[in-house]
Amino acid sequence: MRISAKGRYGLAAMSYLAANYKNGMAITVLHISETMGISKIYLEQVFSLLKRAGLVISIKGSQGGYFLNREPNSITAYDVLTAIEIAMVEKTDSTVEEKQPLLDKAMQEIVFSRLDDAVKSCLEEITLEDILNNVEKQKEPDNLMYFI
Amino acid sequence: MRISAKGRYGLAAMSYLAANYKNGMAITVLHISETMGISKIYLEQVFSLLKRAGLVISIKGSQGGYFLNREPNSITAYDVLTAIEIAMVEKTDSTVEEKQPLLDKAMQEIVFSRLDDAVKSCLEEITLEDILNNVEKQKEPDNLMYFI
DNA sequence: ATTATACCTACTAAAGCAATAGGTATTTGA
DNA sequence: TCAAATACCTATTGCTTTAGTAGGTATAAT
Repeated sequence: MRISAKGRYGLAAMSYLAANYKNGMAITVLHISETMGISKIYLEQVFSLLKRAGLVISIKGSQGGYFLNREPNSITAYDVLTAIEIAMVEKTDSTVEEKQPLLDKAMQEIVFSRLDDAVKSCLEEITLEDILNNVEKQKEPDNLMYFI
Repeated sequence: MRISAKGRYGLAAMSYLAANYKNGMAITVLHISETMGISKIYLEQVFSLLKRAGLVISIKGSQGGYFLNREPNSITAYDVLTAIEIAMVEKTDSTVEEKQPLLDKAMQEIVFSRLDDAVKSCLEEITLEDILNNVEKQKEPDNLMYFI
């Protein structure tokens, strides 16, 4: 059970767009790929998914690029990751289903559905803004830690 | 992000052992593989992992087999799945880490650590007994649904 | 001694993931 | 109007993981 590189790249790229949300400039894939050290061509594919999900807006042509379609505090980690991964907790079609349908159904209901819900509600409570805030917090050397 | 077939097989097999926990008989891999419709040789590998994790006890030789090492209500879905999958929320080593260490750290702390915790606490609350109870519930056609 | 089992290591095939390649379409600006 | 910069598209390659197979050895019961 893992978050793919694509998922990480997507989150990182969206965070970067979020950090530049206010100045209203379009950010290019090339720029992000260089800043992050990610392959440009691969990152393009990630943006294709983000766009399809309506999370970003694109401008073609010279001086074009991407920006967020919504405010950073209204885009969640769940939004980003579901745009990129096929599903959060994915089904493998199990052989068990055929011979032990009751058990298979029980596992689905008691384990996998609940897991799916837990993952969803966890990730839905995390916004791009939360990520940025943490980055800023790390930048301050004179933070609350001093008082402990 | 998916639960592998191995994970499902493991949960199903452990549930089967749980269902036969009281009669104290050793259950063979062959028996489970036939009951569930799973490849025997593959299921053996699953049991190897379950044994390594101390979740089952084995008896070699003729009339041998497996049984649970603890009571069904004290073995959780988390126990079983972590015994089989490498980790619940697995890290991919990201390129982002090198060029954007603060962002990478923020993502880890704000997203992935929390996700890991959420998955863990969800699965830790589910026992084999819970799964069996649901199977039994499905068997009763005269259940509480009638009163709704 | 035979049979039934756990247990072990190596191998194969298929699927999914990460990354690359080589374009076309569109917009800006010189 | 042309060149540059960009998004956007499809196909391909190589790698890693997963699912499943093969062929054994060790051990215990009958």
